[in-house]
Amino acid sequence: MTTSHSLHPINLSVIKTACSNCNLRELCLPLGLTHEELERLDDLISTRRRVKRGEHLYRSGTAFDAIYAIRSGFFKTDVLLEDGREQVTGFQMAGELLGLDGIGTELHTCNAIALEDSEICSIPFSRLESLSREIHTLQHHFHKVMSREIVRDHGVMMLLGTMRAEERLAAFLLNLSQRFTARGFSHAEFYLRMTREEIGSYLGLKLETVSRAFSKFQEEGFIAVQQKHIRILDVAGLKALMNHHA
Amino acid sequence: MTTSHSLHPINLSVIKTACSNCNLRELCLPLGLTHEELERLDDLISTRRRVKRGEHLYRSGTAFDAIYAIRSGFFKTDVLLEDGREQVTGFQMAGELLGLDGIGTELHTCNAIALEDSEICSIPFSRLESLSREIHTLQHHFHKVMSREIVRDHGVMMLLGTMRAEERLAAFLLNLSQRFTARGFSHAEFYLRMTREEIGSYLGLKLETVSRAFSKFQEEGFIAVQQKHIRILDVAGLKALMNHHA
DNA sequence: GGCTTGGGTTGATCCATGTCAACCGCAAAT
DNA sequence: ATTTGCGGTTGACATGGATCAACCCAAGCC
Repeated sequence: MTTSHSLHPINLSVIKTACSNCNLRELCLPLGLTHEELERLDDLISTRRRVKRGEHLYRSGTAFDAIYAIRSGFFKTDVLLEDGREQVTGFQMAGELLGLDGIGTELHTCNAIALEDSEICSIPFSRLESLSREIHTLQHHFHKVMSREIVRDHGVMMLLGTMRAEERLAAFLLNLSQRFTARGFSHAEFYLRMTREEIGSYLGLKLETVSRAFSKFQEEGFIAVQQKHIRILDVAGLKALMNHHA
Repeated sequence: MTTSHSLHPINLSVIKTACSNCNLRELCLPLGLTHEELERLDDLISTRRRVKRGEHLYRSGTAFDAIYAIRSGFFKTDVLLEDGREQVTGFQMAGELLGLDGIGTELHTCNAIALEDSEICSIPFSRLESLSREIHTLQHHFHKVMSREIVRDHGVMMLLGTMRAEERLAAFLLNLSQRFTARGFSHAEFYLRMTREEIGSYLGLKLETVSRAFSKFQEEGFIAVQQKHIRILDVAGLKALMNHHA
């Protein structure tokens, strides 16, 4: 089932997978390519695939041979330790890439699971490498995407290493808000696709702590929260909360 | 090869900066290149630079235009938040690359500081991109390095998000030990280049907690520690400590 | 309708780690 | 040789978040 916030109204007529007519172009790989280059990229990204809510896009330990661009929907990635501990390493939305972690070992190193019915474009990695040997801007853009992923991870490390529970949650909400905004949605109102437990796992907190922090934010008038429905009432307040560290 | 020798009065013998005769080859970028390809890489990596203990190799916010390979020595990278909080995001040793975080924004996003007198090779990034458009294996290897950096960061996120203090320190020691081993040093005995505070910052702990964990490990016979000198006595013990989570 | 189930909230209590403080010891500076 | 200072260790105490437990609510199913 699709929520009212689904990025694309489902297009029944055209199912040709083409970057050239994808409205996520600006957020995804094809950024900055010429028309002709775009067409070559289209050839590469031939497969589009649906992943239903709860299904794996890929599993840790399986062979890596493609990266994936999210066309619509919402994913989480997680890592499992031998002793059963699990951590969510990220939440990904339309226009973002999945699978970069598999390049190094040629095996996926995490699980990617759809949090709502989603659609992805499959990008065979060796062909992406070939093409980016020919198209300089594609190559450069791909490097930037990988680098930004590293920077994002450093941000999470910072969050996990130095912030307290409420700061972490505030940072999380502001980040989501900003990413929704970049996709043309309201920055102030959205539905969370993940459970409290998944948020907690990502933020290094227990679900009860996440729940309490949500309640606290509501009491203090920063947000209105009802289950998965969030309205941000005071962005400045949330930001302030992050900076004025005890 | 245009290395200025005036800056290196100590080295009387000619030390040509060349990947082709660098004994770190197997750990660094040139992995898997043919002899001829290696020579082309040599041309690219023309500058070698010394960075004294305590000096910055680069600073957050400054322009990015090269990545750096550590030839010898030891570095830390850290990120500063506006409110003064700081976190060490990594420790790097010989053969490892620094600066990948700068590609995305064309600005460095962290500080890289030498923890001992070090020597680095400067690799102009745009030239690396050019060359990797021509040398497939170089391109692929570079992508692997970036990907592994992402995976490494996920490991740290896991550590920060799910492990308790002693588990974190055990993981840290085992990781160091393994990296020293890969460089031909003893896996069991080494000097820490960083302070307790830096370790703590990296592991999301206070220096006192790090110190106590070291003492505890010593009491239990897992290690012998005297200031910065570490001897690992029971690798299995440390590993067990990480898995048998409460 | 009532039952079941998974997610969410809230309260009471516990404990790992942070905080504050004293002290030690080595090495550089004088 | 003495002083100074930084890094490290250790102890006493405080606290944020985990844990355990009860309960609520909405959705799906009989």
